Amino acid sequence: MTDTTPLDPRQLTAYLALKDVAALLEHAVEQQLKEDGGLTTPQFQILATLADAPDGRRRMTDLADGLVYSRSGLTYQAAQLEKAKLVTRASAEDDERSVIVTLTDAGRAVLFKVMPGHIEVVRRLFLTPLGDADIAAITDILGRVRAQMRSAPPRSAKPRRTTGSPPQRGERNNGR
Amino acid sequence: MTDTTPLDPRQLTAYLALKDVAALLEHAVEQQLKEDGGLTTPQFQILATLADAPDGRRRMTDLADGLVYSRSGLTYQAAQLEKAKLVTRASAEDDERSVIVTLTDAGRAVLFKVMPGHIEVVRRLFLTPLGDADIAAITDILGRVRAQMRSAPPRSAKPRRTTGSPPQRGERNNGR
DNA sequence: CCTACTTGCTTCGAGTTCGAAGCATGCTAC
DNA sequence: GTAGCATGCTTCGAACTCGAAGCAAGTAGG
Repeated sequence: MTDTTPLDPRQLTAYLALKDVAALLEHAVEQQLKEDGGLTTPQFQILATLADAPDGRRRMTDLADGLVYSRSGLTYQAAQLEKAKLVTRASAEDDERSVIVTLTDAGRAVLFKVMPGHIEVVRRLFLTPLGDADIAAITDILGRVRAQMRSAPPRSAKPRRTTGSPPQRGERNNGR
Repeated sequence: MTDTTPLDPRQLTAYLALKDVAALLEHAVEQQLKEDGGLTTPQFQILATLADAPDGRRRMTDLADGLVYSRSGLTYQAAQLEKAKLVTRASAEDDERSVIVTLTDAGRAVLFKVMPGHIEVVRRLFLTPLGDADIAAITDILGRVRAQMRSAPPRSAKPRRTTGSPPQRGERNNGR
């Protein structure tokens, strides 16, 4: 039986601080992206991921692996980006099922237009009060947490409802 | 990342680690709340905020101040919660405009049902790999960041829109 | 008490999200 | 080969989100 006694106040405080900072930062970034480039956060993430790739191209699946989002959401946003000419979609030659998304020049341009503001926000809100030691500490600690999350079992089999046992999907996502 | 302007790699890494951890944690919590109590994150936040209040009652406005959400979203979720009998709504006696939301016994029960799992998730994913010193470091560092965010100017004067200048709302806060 | 403004909440429409179901294509083993 | 399963993406419906507009109830000033 896992421990379910209440969290001690210090742990709780740390947890709340994390949530708080993440929420505020996310909100600010979202705002900035919309103002500077008419992008939503997911769209920005897609474009940025593409820009990282060798030729600005990636399969939908590979894109999905780097994002924290549902598959269908990705399809939707890819369609939006295509409509806006920031991206093209074409099926792969070696595998008809795969769709290759490619960053267009316009897409790259939007990204360039948006990046400075993005960096400015991150710096202003997040980095300003931090020294090198803080940065190192954050990276170390959160790095460990991240590793933990990726390895932790997905909150195990629930006895609960469903009569038969549906094959339990893998519980998804994320990588990066 | 295709950076056009710097953010040295270490800073970037720290930033990405934060986003990553926050996203993964949020996702896991969301999952847990749904499984254990059929709640969404916003609903849980509302119930938890109410549970904190003296008599389990709060005005809509006061609730809103503690959450990171739009006003209309709050109305929507309050309606959902009322439909599920976890909460009641009634207009205040002293001010007909105000709506007082009150936690019902059923609401409190759901909250109790859900809390252990919530705590278990936070502990398993977030706290496990952290020692006291780490907790203290996180709290200190993120606390400073949070203070910075709350004091930083809201990304400058985005000059006018149409007529008059809309008086800049307070910009988030959050609390609990 | 009228007019005009403010405050508190809800309604509305548009856009976005998710998970389940659908549909091809590709693969493997008999 | 070819049946049966796996893989990759899209479509679908329902739910949730936001900001703008709407509507009462309260507050001032004359």
